[in-house]
Amino acid sequence: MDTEAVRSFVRAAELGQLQHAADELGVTQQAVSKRIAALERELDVRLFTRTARGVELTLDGQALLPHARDIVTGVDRAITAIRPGSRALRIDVLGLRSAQAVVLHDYWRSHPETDLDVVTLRVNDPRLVVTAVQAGDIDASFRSVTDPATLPRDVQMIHAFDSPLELLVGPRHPLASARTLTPSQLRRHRIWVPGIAPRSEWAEFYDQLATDFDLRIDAAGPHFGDEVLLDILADSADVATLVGSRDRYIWPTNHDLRRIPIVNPTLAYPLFLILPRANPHPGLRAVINHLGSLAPLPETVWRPSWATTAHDGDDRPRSDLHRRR
Amino acid sequence: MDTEAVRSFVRAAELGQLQHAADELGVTQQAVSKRIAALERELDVRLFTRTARGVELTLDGQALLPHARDIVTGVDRAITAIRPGSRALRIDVLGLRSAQAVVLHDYWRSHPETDLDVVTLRVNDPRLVVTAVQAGDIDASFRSVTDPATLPRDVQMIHAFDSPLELLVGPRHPLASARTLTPSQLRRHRIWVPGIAPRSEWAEFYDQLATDFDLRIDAAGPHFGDEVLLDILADSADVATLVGSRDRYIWPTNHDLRRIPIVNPTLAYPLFLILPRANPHPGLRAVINHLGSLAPLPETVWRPSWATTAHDGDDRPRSDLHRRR
DNA sequence: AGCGTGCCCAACCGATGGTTGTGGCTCGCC
DNA sequence: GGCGAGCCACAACCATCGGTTGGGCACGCT
Repeated sequence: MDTEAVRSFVRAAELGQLQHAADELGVTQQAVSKRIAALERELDVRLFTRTARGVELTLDGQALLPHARDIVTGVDRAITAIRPGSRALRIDVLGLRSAQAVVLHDYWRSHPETDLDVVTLRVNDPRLVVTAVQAGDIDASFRSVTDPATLPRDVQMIHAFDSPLELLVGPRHPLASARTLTPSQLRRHRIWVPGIAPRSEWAEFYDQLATDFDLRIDAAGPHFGDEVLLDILADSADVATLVGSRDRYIWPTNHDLRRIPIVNPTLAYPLFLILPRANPHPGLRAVINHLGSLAPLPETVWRPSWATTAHDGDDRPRSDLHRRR
Repeated sequence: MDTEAVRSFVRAAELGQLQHAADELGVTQQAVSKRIAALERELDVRLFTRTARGVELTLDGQALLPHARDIVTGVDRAITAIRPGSRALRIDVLGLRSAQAVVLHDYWRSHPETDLDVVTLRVNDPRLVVTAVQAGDIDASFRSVTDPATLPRDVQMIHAFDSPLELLVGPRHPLASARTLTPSQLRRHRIWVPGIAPRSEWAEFYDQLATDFDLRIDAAGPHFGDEVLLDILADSADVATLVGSRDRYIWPTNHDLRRIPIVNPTLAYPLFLILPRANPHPGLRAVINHLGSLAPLPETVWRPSWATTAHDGDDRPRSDLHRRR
């Protein structure tokens, strides 16, 4: 099926004449006629009844029309999504089921007219991410550069939101029945966080966390998939892991696992947005406003060192960037 | 853009290998390769990075993928909508902004997975509608046959729901400030209902209505469009019209018009569903159940004569067909 | 090094989709 | 009723496309 034929069908149905549709589409009337005929042959139905005044939809044509419109708008959206120059807003996240993606999905549900594409750079090195932002391959990235001195002049990093951590344990774990936990209560329990790339921002985060609260965090070893991790947690009496409280999609509930909030202090994994300093994508402003409207964290919060230094990269106070609409 | 190319792109992205996508689609790997290359040429971007193990999406490919999925599902829906034999549920309504269409739209919004097509037979003669139902061109029709004796044996007509009438007047009309009206209060006011085909069910309805309540209903003359009618109503101090209370879409509010409910008795225009007696479309049952769950009318209701005689065409009581789920 | 795998390129060929030109049909008008 | 206008379909022609087969290159594995 040729989408130009579908487009011709839609316009012909709306205008009532192949001739007008042809004029509008910049082809001859005969071309439109052949396109329609090809559609009719492919679908094995008659789409129009030909009259002296033009064409009129048959029942099958009426049934097809809304779907044809869907196809045409889908094609248009696809083109705008990747058109070089003025393409749709494109934001990089670490994973499609991460807290960042959930927040973006929330944003898109409240602004469904936005042409927003969520992608994942398949690289771990933050410098490559910064390069991608500089080059305009992506409009923004939910990543962190732990050393702000490495940021080039034309790229800024602003605080997006914090993701509070929760403990995820199976039913046989000694902490399974707690309603909340403090970090010191985790001491001497084995916490296993697989799939952390060495020297990544997450490795740095867990390193500081283990040091500050004297915890046993095992962040080495490969990650064999969420399902494997969940199976191990569900069976084990002494292994726990940490997950972001917004990562709703990651952890299906069919393993009888417990999510236990950690408080006093709340452990906040800070998420930043890396974006070009000059001429950011026009749609980005609304996303940043949405980030500012997220529920704030309670008073007592622990953050890693790089979240406490200034990162906003401009002279305006943070409340300006995060202002509510 | 060729939708088969889009489909190939989606499958290749999901499977990670052109070869597998080609096997699945029943073409050679080279064909898929050329399809992808054609897409890339048309969109002027690279969609995959070719590796030794297969292919991997680029950023542009990632951005395109969800839109490509939309296109593919749109095409599939379009095909199922008109595939002879097992096509989507197809229901005929009088107009796309009529109460029937509104009710169907409500149904579809609560069951968005239903493949439902709303069409309009461009005929006035109810016998042609019955023929279309018999032939299977449509699965059901929201029309009425005022004389049930004319229904063939293999077609039935069941009561769908009632549409209460409201008076629509401009601000200068003497009844404009009434909260509600009774039919007798309409006596001697001029009621203009344009666009009623002679001897149609609507003509019959207004005829009975005028006789039973001694009203002045002018149902003759052509209809020059809703906008013209609204303009006339807004300016006139003595012309009113009747509209169905569910016909929300028809009457935009920018003319400062008043909708006044009519009560004691409520004037109910009854809507029926004409459908084949044997082997109706499987999706039709759920629609009928939805009709039964609509808010019922108050006690005192006036209906035309044909709504009071039995039309259901089977021996079951009406409450069975209209049972709530 | 040899092999398997997976992709691209080249050559070929029938089908497709565009064009121009023409004909048939219906409708409105004189 | 004849006639022109408007609109769509058909025919002929041609460039392009989209499929096939065959071959080659790059990469990873043993």
